[in-house]
Amino acid sequence: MAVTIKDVARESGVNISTVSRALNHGYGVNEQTRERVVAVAARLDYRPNRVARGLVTGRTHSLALVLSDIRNPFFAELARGAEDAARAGNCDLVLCNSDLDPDKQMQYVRSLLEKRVDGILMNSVAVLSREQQARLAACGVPIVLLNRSALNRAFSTVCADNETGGALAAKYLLGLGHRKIAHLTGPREHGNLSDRTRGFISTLQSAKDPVQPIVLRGKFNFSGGCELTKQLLDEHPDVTAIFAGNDVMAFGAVRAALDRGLRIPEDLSLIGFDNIEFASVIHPPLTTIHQPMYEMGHAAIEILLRLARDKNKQVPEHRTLGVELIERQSCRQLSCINSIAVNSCNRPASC
Amino acid sequence: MAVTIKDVARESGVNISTVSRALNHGYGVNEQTRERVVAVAARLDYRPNRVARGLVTGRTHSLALVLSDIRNPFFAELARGAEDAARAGNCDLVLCNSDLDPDKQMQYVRSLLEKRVDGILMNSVAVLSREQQARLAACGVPIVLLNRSALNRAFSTVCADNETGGALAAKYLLGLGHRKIAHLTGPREHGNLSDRTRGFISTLQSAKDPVQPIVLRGKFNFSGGCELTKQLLDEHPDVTAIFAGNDVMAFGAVRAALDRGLRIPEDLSLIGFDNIEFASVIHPPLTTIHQPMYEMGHAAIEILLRLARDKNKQVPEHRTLGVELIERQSCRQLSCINSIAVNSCNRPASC
DNA sequence: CTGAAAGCGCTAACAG
DNA sequence: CTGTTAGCGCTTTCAG
Repeated sequence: MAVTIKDVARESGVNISTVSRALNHGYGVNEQTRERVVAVAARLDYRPNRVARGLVTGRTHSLALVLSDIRNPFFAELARGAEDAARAGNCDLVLCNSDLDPDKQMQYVRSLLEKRVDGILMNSVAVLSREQQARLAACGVPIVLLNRSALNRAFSTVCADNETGGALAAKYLLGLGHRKIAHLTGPREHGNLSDRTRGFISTLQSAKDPVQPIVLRGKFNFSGGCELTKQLLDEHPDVTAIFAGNDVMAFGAVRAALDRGLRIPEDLSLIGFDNIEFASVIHPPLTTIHQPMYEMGHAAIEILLRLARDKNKQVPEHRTLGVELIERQSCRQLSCINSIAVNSCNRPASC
Repeated sequence: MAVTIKDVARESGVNISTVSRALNHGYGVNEQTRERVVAVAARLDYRPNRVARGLVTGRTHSLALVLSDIRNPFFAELARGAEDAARAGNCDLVLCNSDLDPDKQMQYVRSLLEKRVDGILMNSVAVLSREQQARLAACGVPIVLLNRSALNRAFSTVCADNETGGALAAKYLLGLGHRKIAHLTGPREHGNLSDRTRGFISTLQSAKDPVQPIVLRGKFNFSGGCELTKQLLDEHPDVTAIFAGNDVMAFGAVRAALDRGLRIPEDLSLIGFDNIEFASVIHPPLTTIHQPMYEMGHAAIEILLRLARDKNKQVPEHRTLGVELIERQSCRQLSCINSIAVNSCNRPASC
């Protein structure tokens, strides 16, 4: 059996409450006895039982992270930021993979509530019904969502400035002289993606010489990017640039372009979104919009910690983090005039 | 305040122990009362407090996963397997990023023990001192290690058959006719990597026409792969094939080769290890040894669950999972004779 | 089949 | 400054 506070008390000749005080904060206890208790605790290798402590204090010092799939590098980065912040706040992090399945998601939440976690960071509740969202909001535990939820401002939120990100991509492609532009993205319901789409389209349309992009929607993963690109190249062989809703779709686009014998950026310019690690590793290195994923996870947990601390003032907090264009080598200047000067690709542009 | 078992008892006119029985297993309680209790619990939206339960049962239904960094796709895959297995066993998973820092690692373990997790899955204790390992082994909580620990058979272990993997790589390169072969890997202390190295070298040496590979050691990440490859190309410009200790190093090798104006596989064949997702995405798609990461995480948690169940028979279990060569397009046949037949690369070999 | 009671290990008033 | 006491919410004997 593990050594308990009683053992330490007996061994150091004091009452258990004195041990508790000595080990927890130290005030209201004689310096001599405190030292003695600490020494005995160390000698016995005493490990306070946090479960028992949690039962009386009502705080478990556990936070939860519910996301779709940790294998998505985006979420891995986010998880790391979250875990670091949790650790800094002396909490640990329970990982839950929901696969965006609403039932699985609610099941996780139920289980987490029973475990009495101090707060939950959720990837997305966009897929939840109105009623499920209401239940979440009323569950009594602070929740931070990872994208702006138009439906329910009861939750705190953290998100990247997706709309500005879309706008940055549009400005960049316009600046390079592109006019036949396509955008590959996911379903309309996906809040983050549609914000990007909105910023992208509105910027293209409000240019001095307005451009109407071709928008294709499908699965927002590798194979989706691949398929949509093939479809695009079939229907619109004259496009010169693609804005993919995320980097993984962009990777799919690279693959599709290769399969069709097209070179990037010589024959087709490509810009992604997210700036996941492998964006810089693939060939050609992908120009993309950097989303501060680590910082988002970190910020979300910080909000959660604050919310968990002051159980009373539960005013939701909303934070939007800035994005940034990372210029690599997957886009080229369209007009031949100064292509060599601008195009930073090793290989000369083929025009 | 949350609704407790007392509320349910009062509301259904029975004693709390009856509620407990009715909700937990149901035997030893009248069917009528059971139904009534269940109905009341549902109506009140009663959520049993698992913390209180854990205090009396001694089991928290929490497991922990200590790894170096979740952002490494290898560990993300592993974590997913672990989480799925934990969920299937009705446990949840606490995520800890140790960065392979021994102190951080021990700090995590200490914290997890205080939280009374039912078991710990650890990435590696290779970096721990003898004394730290001994303390771990005696901590009273089941621990499964993710690679074979030569030092201490007190732990259960799960690992891939790294040695066979190295041998597969060697056979493959020999079969393609390579003779000037290099191997890039990490420090000798890294158990997994050195097993791969051993299998690789011994197979090369025991060929009918023995080959002595050039072995370079350095950081086992992207930049390490990059730097080692540059060094290699400087010192041995005549190498025709590289076996990288892991895929991320192989990616670094790709980058270095490109920087030197070499094409893969035309000028240099490359084989990796791990088969992380992006191995199939980069250009050229990387031939590599598949390590069943998801299954390893899954298997490790299954062992942990079993160990947590029978607190008495704590006999450690060791499982080695098979690896497999995934042939893609980063290696080519050396002799010109049948290069087109064997080399599956889109582009014809340049000889 | 059900209730009463003890207690898991700890914290936090409240006395002294 | 220290000890006594009353729980936190639940499970689990032990009686009835």
